[in-house]
Amino acid sequence: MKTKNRPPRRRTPMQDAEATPGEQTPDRPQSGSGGSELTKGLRSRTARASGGRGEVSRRRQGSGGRRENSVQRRLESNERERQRMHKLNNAFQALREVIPHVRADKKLSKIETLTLAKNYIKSLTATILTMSSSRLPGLEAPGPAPGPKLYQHYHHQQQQQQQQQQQVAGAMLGVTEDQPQGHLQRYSTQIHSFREGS
DNA sequence: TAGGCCATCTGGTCCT
DNA sequence: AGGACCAGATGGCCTA
Repeated sequence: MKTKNRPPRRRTPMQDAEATPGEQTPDRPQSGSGGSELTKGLRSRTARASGGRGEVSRRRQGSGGRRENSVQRRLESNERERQRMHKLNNAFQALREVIPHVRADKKLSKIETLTLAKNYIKSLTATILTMSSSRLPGLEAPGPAPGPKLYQHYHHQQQQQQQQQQQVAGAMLGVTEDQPQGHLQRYSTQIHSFREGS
């Protein structure tokens, strides 16, 4: 429902520190992203528990060299984490580009991307099964084409899913899970619901 | 302005 | 031991 054409994020205090190692930026206002203001009142559970890199841990640190080493390792860890998240986001973007959806003008959120992808895969699988079964009237009869194997695999998974759904609730997905039309209908409905911003 | 989404930092845990 | 992964916390940006 949102357009995410955001400008690049400002450099965080930690990124500044990374660019100029050893240089402190104490006067920087709280401009960066969340986690960098460790000395502020409420911190994350872990930071609250340990003091993070705030005054307490600083006092606990021994020599300055050890502290610098620790800070350096943390900066390197942050950078790796950033790269990891960037790769994850690239994968999300690649996924967005192969999922057909209606809102071409607006970027799908991550949860929308995953949900649509799941249902798109389901609908494609169901379509393949429909096509292969029309060529092979006896679904149970094994054939040279991958269709029946795929069907058996798919059907087995569907049975397991149905059992789980019945155990949990089963109400939301209905009882026509095996029918391709059900998948396609649900996928189409979902696309339109996303378009309407629900 | 509230709420959704996101990027980033961070410490803990798992894995190689 | 070090890197990858994870989840919580936080603040910024955007839209309704």
